[in-house]
Amino acid sequence: MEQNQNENREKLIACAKQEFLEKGFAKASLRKISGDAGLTTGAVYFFFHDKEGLFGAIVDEPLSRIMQVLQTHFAEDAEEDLRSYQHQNGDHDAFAEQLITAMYADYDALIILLHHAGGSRYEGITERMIDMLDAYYKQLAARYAALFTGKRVNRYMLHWFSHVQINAFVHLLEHEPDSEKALEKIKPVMDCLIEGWVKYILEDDRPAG
Amino acid sequence: MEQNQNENREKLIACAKQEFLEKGFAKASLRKISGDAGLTTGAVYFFFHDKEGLFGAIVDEPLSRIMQVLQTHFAEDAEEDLRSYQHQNGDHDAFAEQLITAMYADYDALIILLHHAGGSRYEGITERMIDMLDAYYKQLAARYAALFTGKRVNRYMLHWFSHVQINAFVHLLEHEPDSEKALEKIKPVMDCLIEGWVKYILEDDRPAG
Amino acid sequence: MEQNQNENREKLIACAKQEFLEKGFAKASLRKISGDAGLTTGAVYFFFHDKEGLFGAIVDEPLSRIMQVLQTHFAEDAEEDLRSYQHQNGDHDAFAEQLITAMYADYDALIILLHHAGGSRYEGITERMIDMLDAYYKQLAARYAALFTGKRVNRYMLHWFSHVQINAFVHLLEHEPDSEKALEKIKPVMDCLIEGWVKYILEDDRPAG
Amino acid sequence: MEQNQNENREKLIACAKQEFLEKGFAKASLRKISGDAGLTTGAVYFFFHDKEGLFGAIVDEPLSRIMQVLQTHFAEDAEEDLRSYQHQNGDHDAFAEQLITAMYADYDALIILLHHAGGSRYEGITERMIDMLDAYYKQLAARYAALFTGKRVNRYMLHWFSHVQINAFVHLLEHEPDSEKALEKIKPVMDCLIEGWVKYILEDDRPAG
DNA sequence: GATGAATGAGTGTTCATTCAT
DNA sequence: AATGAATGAACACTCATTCAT
Repeated sequence: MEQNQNENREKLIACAKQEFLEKGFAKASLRKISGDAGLTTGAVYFFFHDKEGLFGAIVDEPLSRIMQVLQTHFAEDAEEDLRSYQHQNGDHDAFAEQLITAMYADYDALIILLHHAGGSRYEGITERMIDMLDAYYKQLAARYAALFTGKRVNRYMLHWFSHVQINAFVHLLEHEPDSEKALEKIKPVMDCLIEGWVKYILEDDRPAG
Repeated sequence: MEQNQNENREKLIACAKQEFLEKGFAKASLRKISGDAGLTTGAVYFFFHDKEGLFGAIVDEPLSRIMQVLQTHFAEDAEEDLRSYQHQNGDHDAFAEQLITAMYADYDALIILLHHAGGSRYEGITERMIDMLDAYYKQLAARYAALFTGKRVNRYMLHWFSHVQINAFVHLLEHEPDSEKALEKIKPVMDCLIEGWVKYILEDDRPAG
Repeated sequence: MEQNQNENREKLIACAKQEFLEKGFAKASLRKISGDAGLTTGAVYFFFHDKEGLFGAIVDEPLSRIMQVLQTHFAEDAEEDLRSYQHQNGDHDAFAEQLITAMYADYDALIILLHHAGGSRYEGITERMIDMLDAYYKQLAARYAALFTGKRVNRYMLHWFSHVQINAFVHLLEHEPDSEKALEKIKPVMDCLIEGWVKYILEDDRPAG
Repeated sequence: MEQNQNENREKLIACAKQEFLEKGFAKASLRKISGDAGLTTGAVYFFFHDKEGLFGAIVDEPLSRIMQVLQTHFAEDAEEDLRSYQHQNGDHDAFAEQLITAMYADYDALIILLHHAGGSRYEGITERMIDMLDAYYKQLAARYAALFTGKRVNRYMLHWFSHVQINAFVHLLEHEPDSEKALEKIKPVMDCLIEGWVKYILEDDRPAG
């Protein structure tokens, strides 16, 4: 009865998505989920071991798809010519497109991961992504600063740009459910951020007060 | 024993801050809070009527201080000369300073309000602030667009800027506990945002695809 | 400040009547009562010692007024000529009038006593009255039975008549708030009951199955 | 272990009957009930969903048995020849027998329903039955009044007879636990009530003062 | 004469989890 | 593969009552 097994597994996942969207991880009720699926809580424990396992079954794949895109981007980008950073629109566009594709592949799951993970092990995932981006930018910015004398990296601005960049995509996801329109909308945002990054990431190299 | 009365009330508030910071509104336990304060749950109900009342006792004053600053800012700003918007640094600095002062007056309370209000009536307060700012920017941007022909407001960018601006302060609060340093750090952020706003808030007035 | 004392005492009693009427003794809240009176629970304890004391302050006087009427009636009636029991309308009318006057002197209090005493020491007061009446009728019926041969008292009917008679007045109180109209309405009820009593209180004196 | 399942369910119901009899619905403690049954409160929620569900499990079936008898009686009786109403003893006896059978099928449950339902959705069930009977008698009495000139229905007496009739059975249940003896005891009561109804339900058709 | 503070025991209810079957 | 039964700990909240002041 392989079909039946998967059917019930999928039914549980579908109902769980609904419930997690409505109540968030912590307040979601396994009884409600399994009841909606025509099953009992025991079924959840059979398929997913526990509540977090069920959450992971929804959220793990979308998450790793995104992590993949980010890491690939970091690897490629490392070799860029920084003097023309801002003008390599093609690269940035390709990155944005890949990220958006990854994000919109399972829309609900990503909304759940980013906004309804409170209480689960995935809580704070956005911050962890920001930290990854921050680490990458730190090294990029160091190379950038080396091109100028009398300039140094503004650590706070660096982190803030990572924050804003990640959240630009999160914000997009929330406000534009259609992935093609999302791609259009993110363009000026990306342009604005790149321009800002280039201009504001460095500060005069005077001793801090 | 007036002292004693206030002592216990304040003790409850102090322990509640701790608990709300750790667990958030929804998962915070009144028994833990009152136990930590050396009292019983009944004491909470005597002083604050219920869980939300206790939360409000922590969070209401900081919140209204901030609302005050925002509304004052909106009122003043309405008369600005838009042609020199970007260069009126004094105004923006004053606004930032007032806002930061308001925000840092009760640091923990604001962190709780912004990040640990889930389940309370204050949930989504950041979004409500963004909507306020968005409404204000909408009208400002309309006046701005009227100065140019062939340009119109990009609604998405407008909302995104509101989002980023509010979150710039939230981000600051999270990452810089010292209010004076916070004021230094927010400056380039504000500059960057104003420059971006002026440049990216309008788009070419072609019919949308 | 004697005036003030009594004022507050009366205010408490008035608010307590309201609350007992709405919720009954058990579910009534002293906090609600004293709050409505502009006082605190402590005031209740000062004036009435405890919740039952407050209830008693409302209910004791009306109760003893009624007890008085009943006992007087029992005493007088003991000497009646049973052969003309049914036709002494004047006596029955006078009794009904006295009882109704006593009952309607503090309408709300009596409603509370009879219908909202659950949980208090007064719970089952109606049954206690019925038992009093039953005891009286028992002796009356014995004398009545002695007038006939081959007849004996039907104990069950005897008790049932006591029950119905008491409840006739309770029913009246519930359904007719005006004491004059009540007196009119009770007349045919009394006639019917007396007629029934005379006819059904005795049964043939055969050994019971 | 089907036995075990039902065993615990039945044990809960048995202990609940005890507790409801002693304390009434409102003051009964689920913890006491489940404790007495050797279980935890959760078991109550598994079997009965909530406190009212447990109460309903005890009381619903007896109640509907009685409602059935009443409604059947109303339907049949509607065609009676009113001129001989009083003398159709067979009909009244059959009705009384059916009602008593229904009432005594689950003695404790009915006592609980009639006397210990305060706070539950069944509170006031006796009054609702009286109103049903009253509605039925209203139409019966109208047909009866049409047989006489110069007579009209006394609304108060009509309602009072409904009240007394229903309470005759309630009283019986309270005072006679044996159903066969109950049937004997109710007979003179029924006779008395029918005789009274016929004689006192109409009054002279003079304008009311 | 009355308050304000606080208690302690209690309430119904919810939940993730376990486990024999 | 999944159920049905049951747990145990937790929860917010209510209440009559006490008592120093």
